[in-house]
Amino acid sequence: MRSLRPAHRPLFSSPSSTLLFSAAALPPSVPVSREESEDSQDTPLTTTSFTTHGGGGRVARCLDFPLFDRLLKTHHSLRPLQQVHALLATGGLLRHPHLGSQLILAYANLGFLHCSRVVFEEFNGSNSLLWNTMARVYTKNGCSGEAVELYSCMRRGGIPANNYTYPFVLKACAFSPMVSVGKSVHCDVIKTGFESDVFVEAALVDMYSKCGEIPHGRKLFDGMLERDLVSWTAMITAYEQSEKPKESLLLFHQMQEEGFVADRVTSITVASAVAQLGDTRTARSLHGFIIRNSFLADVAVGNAVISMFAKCGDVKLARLVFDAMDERDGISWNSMLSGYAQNGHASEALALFDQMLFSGPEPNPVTLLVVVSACAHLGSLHLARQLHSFVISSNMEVNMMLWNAIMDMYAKCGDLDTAVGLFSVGLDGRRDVNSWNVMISGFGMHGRGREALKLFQDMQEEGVLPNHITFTSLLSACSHAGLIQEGKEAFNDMGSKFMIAPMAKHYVCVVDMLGRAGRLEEARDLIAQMPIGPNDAVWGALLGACRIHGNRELGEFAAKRLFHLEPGHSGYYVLMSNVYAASTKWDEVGKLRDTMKSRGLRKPAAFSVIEIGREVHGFHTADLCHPDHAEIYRKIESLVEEMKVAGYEPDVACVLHDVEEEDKAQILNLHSEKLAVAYGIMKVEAGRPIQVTKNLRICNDCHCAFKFLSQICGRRIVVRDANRFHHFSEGACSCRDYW
DNA sequence: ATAGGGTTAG
Repeated sequence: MRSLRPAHRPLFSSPSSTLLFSAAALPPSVPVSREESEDSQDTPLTTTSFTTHGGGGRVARCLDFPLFDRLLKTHHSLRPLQQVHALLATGGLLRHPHLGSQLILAYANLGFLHCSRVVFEEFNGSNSLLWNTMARVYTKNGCSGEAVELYSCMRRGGIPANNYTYPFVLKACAFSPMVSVGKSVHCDVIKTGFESDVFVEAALVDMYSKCGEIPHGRKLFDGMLERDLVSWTAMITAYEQSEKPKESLLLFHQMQEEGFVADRVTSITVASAVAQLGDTRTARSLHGFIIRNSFLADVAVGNAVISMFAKCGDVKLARLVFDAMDERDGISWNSMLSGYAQNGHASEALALFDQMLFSGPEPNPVTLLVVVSACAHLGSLHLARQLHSFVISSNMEVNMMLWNAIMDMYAKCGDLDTAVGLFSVGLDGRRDVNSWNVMISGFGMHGRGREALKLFQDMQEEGVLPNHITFTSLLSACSHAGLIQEGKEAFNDMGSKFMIAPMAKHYVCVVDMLGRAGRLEEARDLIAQMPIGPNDAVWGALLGACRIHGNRELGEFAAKRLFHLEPGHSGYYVLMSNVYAASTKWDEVGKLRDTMKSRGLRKPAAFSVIEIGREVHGFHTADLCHPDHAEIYRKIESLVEEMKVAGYEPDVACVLHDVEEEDKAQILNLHSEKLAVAYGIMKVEAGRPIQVTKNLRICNDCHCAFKFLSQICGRRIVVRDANRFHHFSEGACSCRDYW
């Protein structure tokens, strides 16, 4: 416990000449005589010393209360403030609680809490104002422990706590959080009779909620005789923060029924609740309310609305709000950027980031985190390197999260070596679980399952405890590499050794792993044994396996459940129609196509991207938009002829339409990934690898063709598809045709 | 002379 007696060492080593007479910031009218201050040269500047020395009185006649009040209310830097402090002390005016409190606040505003504390101790009175101010300062600066300690000193010293004291202390308990302290403060509140003060009650409700005891807070809230907007908002926020958006909105409506009108703060909280709910209609109606009350002029409200729309999937509206803002801060930009990223609009995010660099605020680590993950999604290695060097040159403080995101970005943009390099260096030599997770999943998506397993072992040897994400990455790595036995062991260890209950996503990986390996019955049985009910992704994994192995019956079994669980997900219809097409059930293919049409669903268009230098070239199937398309098509034809000589045969089974065989071969040649790779062969410097990113799964025929091409052209071809990377080299693929 | 509720991120 820190002593509350006056500090033995004064704040200033020599209170006389140096400080008082270099007082450039003091108004010229302030008369201070040299003799006055030299009187006190050898005496520490404490309240006691100046009450015994008569000299202070003469100064006090000149330096009166209103002057200091004004002086303290103007913004100072530390030096002038110290001079004001010295003058106050010499004048004995520090004993005036109001001025003491102002001085404490002034120091705190400059971030010099220890100076605030010195003032407080110099004062050393029993006036609650000073104690309250000190507690307020601690709380505001996140020093909850000190605030609570001060409060307990207050109690022991018999200083009466009042209706102002409790909110400060309770806020400190809420911040840290300290329930047991909070509860004892609650007892004091009752003992001292402040339990029906609206301010104190709101603080109590907030404290309990932030300590995770929402029912307790709710009980208090329900028992309140008088509630105001703040207490309602505290309770609404409690539900919002604990991810119970429905309860939050219910309370919001009840509040409105009782005649309260939400203000800006309430709107922000409610917007966040709506964002969690993800319902566009509710979002629009709240937006209307906010507009009617002209709250959008407030940047924070605008920011909350942007992220609300973004989380409801309505990026266009989010952008509209963003564009309409008079004033934007860093959060506005970050919210919009992450809105794009969350909704898969990676290139929009990157374009907006460009604009931010040009005309917006300085990007911070959160900005980069969002942009880096957008780049990872996009798969542009060129951009990845630009972003990385931006981070390095900007001197921003790189945290572990951003560091991990950068490694992930490199892995997803095809440069696993750089990711490994970063990982082995670590961020100031440090790594966390997620660093390991990123690398395990990185190796996994590049088909290097053994190395993923090795990392998993290393991680345990270093004493890093794996989490559920680790196992998702590891199981998916096993699945991609066909390491069935190892995958099954990992899945078993997860529950028994690491006490992590398998979640749906883990089952998805294992079903995928078994299914890919052709063990369809085993996969089906695993689903049947799931303690948690199977979700759509689990059935989707099974259906995907049925597509690979042409199992129509089991496919229908899975599809039936999928169409029921996720009737609006086009991918599942496409998968099932692939199964039908493979067994030439063209009438069934047609029926599924009609179902999709009637539900307004469309198969996402295939799209492949290749970067050449700073240029990005995108291709759709049979694309005629590219300026060089004629040349590209001629190139493909000549390449196909060369490949045929080497033994390539078009895999017409990949064409999922019922057309003539000759046409099928034509269609195959126009696949987006072939266009992109052919263009790469034309334009990328000889010997350099060709890297293509496709939004869907690579097709079988293209996969086969690229193996031949890598041989014929003597260069590496890297394709990132929707699932993983394929590295083609010398006639073989890194996936060893297991994908 | 002093107070309670707030937005972005894996």
